[in-house]
Amino acid sequence: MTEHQIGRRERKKAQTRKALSDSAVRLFIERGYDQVSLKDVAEAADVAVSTVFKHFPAGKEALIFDEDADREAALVAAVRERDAGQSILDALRDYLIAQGVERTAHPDFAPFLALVESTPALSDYARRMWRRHEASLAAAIAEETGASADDIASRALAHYAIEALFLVRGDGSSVEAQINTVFDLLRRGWGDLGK
Amino acid sequence: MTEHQIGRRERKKAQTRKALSDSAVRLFIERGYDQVSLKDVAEAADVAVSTVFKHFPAGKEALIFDEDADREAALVAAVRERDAGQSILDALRDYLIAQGVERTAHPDFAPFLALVESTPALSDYARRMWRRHEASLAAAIAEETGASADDIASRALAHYAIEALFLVRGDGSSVEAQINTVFDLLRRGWGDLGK
DNA sequence: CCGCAAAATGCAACCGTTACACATACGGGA
DNA sequence: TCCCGTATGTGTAACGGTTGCATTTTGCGG
Repeated sequence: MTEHQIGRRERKKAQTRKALSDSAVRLFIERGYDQVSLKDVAEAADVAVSTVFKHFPAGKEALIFDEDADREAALVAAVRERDAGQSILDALRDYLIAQGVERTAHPDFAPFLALVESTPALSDYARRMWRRHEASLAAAIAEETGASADDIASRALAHYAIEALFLVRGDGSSVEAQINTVFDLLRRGWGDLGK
Repeated sequence: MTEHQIGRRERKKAQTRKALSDSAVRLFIERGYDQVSLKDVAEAADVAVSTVFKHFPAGKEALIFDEDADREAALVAAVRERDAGQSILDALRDYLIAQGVERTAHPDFAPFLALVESTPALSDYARRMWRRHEASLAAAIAEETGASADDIASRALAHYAIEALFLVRGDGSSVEAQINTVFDLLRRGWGDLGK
């Protein structure tokens, strides 16, 4: 059996991938997303354009969203492995607040967030990334509450909870306060769910 | 003063536009959205590819969404000119139910709806069309309730109400019943709004 | 050292989109 | 009626994103 010792090979692969992602983020922030071509990114990372698609088959937008891997697992886990006595809704709220705060905490992320929010192609892509996991979350909620798999209340909660992340705006109160406000409203409707 | 008598000119323009839209719908349903190129549509309508962009600068997806014109006005009007004594939320619900039922009523629309729902590019586009009016709706709600223009509860309601349209699924109960279920949940949180 | 497979390359082609210069046909005023 | 301005349509060239493929390079294991 082949032990997965990481050799020069996989190291270089990860290295190339990181060079591409870093170059893309830097160039996008510098010149703006639409003003940077894949050729530019490839040259900045000193690889061929074809290589970009080998590493990021999802396309140009995916270049700067590297951490999508286990979002779905974490999302479902937040519901399934919530503290005893905590409602599904509160577990989701805490998870989403943690997600939202995590970004605004590191001040290095500010230009990155500004880039994503000011580029429709990127914010739409981010939305799609989250929505891809919506069905799994809805299924988890439905199962936890004993509802049928396509229960519309479960699907609505899954959708509305995730979309809460995109409702927060920089102006006004903090991320945590805004998410709390939304979930306070949601709780009145869905409060019964999950104990 | 030039009375806007419709002459041969505008008639031919509308004719070309309709030929394009009809050809697109037919071809997309026949072969699938991704298997039809703009060249195919242009040839089916017997025009040049350039002409397609003269009529539909928004691009390929817009070819089959011709009725976007006054959606925003209708949406805002549903809130602003609601019956006395009716809450904002109920007015929105009634409007959205009417929208949802209108489509499923005509059985001719069935393949069209199936096309949109089975093509990510199209359902995303439909979503974006609605979301484009979300800010106006949120502003109207905020003004009606006396909240500040960027009130997050108003923005959340505007967003969640519109998204209710995309939560309904063909299986299970009727469109009306599903939207009612969602709005019954929302009403517990936002019921105070708008009297 | 050799050969296999992964990684990277270069190339060609397609599609959606934009820009532009050109043709055509309609409409309104002289 | 004629003519001119202009809305509409055409053709072409170019660009960027994307895919496929044939080829070369490179690390890995025997």
